[in-house]
Amino acid sequence: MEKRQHDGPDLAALPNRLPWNQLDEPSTRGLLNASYLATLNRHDHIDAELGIVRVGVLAIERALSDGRRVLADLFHEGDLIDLSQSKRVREGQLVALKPSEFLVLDGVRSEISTVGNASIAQVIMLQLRHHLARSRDHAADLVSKTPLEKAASVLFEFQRWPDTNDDDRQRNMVKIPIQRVDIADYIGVKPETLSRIVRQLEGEFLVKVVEQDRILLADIPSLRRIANGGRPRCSTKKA
Amino acid sequence: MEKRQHDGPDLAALPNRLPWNQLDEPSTRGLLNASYLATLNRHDHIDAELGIVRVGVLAIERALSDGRRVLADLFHEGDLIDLSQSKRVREGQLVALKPSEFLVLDGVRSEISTVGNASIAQVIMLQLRHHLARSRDHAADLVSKTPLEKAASVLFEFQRWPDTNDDDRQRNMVKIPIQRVDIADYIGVKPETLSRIVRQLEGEFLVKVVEQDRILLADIPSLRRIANGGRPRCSTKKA
DNA sequence: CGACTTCTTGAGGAACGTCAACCGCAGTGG
DNA sequence: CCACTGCGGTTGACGTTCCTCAAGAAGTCG
Repeated sequence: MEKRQHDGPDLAALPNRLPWNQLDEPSTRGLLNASYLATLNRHDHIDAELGIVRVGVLAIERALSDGRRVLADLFHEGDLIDLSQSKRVREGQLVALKPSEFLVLDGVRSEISTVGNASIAQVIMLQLRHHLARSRDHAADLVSKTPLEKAASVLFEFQRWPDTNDDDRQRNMVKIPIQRVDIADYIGVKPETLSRIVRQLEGEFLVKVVEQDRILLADIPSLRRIANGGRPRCSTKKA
Repeated sequence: MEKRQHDGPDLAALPNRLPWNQLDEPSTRGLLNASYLATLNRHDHIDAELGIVRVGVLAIERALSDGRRVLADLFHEGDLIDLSQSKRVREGQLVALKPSEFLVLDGVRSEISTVGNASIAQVIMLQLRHHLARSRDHAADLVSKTPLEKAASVLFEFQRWPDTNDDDRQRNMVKIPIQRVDIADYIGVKPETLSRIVRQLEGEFLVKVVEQDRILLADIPSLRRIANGGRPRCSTKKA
């Protein structure tokens, strides 16, 4: 892992997307002054409490004592990551799932609490609420859905990621930003099961795997229905 | 559901606990002025974006299309509930799990965004971060743990709730604040399975069910080990 | 006492995790 | 050029687990 200290204002250092490109210049400089950029490869861990994903994908990774691996949350380009209230031991570590750049903001924690910079505080508050909603959504996905339903759900989640470009999005093509094994650890199934699920979806002509990391949603209404709980376990009772 | 409008400052209306009793009087009055108190019974829904639990237990409830019920998050006395960024949770509702009082703050949303009241914004930000960490924790619990591990984990979660009084906490007694069926919907198992799990834990002398809603943690180290992933599925390979 | 709710117990089967082997591909080195 | 290796992903066989369904206990209220 390579650290690069910012010694001056470098406006290009914030992701060029909402909400970061809406900040006024003083706020931007305030953020960047006490920050540094970390360049990460897959499986690199980074010890930070606060930061912004510039490129790539990060995740909160937890290892259970028997070796099972869990991805509690995923972060894409532009996401603010805030682990400040997370007891380190229980929460796990921040890990890169692919080559990434992470802007560490640990130094500006104080700057945010002070009322001086209201626009920054507002942006951060918005991100917090957004991620809270997403995390609850994810929890709801995990609670009682079948692997098939979880898989359909995560497809729609990836569709909303910035990795899917607009052209593809219009064609209902979804860019899969992470590896199968990571998806599996994120939705709580084994890679083998996930593989079988994808084949099943293909067999029912609901999706089409164009490339390894690009999937066409062929029948969105049916997929939506499945993602929303339309494929419970089979009852033993004959219908 | 009964609504009561506050027509004047009523300092007793905020929960008498951290962080609410730390607010200065102007902030408190600012919160209360545009708020109203909702009195709820079990299964009562309430349509609100922002509020504080005064007494009781609320939850974010989502119903899957086939009738499965999911509790995505639990809230106890003193918790701030913020659903402002929840789009998909639109299908999820706030529901009371027992007779409760909920202080609805929808009216003060604007007051918080404005920088005028920094202390309120700070308190809310802290609550957001706290709940975000909890929600990720819960997600990690749900991803790949066995029902036994989930049950052990949720016991420790309830131990941290204010419902467990200090006397009991010292004796490793945990107050179970909600019904079995709600716990089951929260950790994603069937009530039948949960019942069997509890009996199993009792059989191994790890817990003792003193009353229906009070459980003694008899062997905390072992329970901690289980909650942290010490009871994976059995391998088919002979040890 | 019945009517209701909540929780428990029991039996049976589908599902998903476990393990093992295989495939395709990329990089490496002889 | 081909063997070798490593990695990510897939396929297949098998067995435990936990869901499903149904019925019984236990507690509460009229």
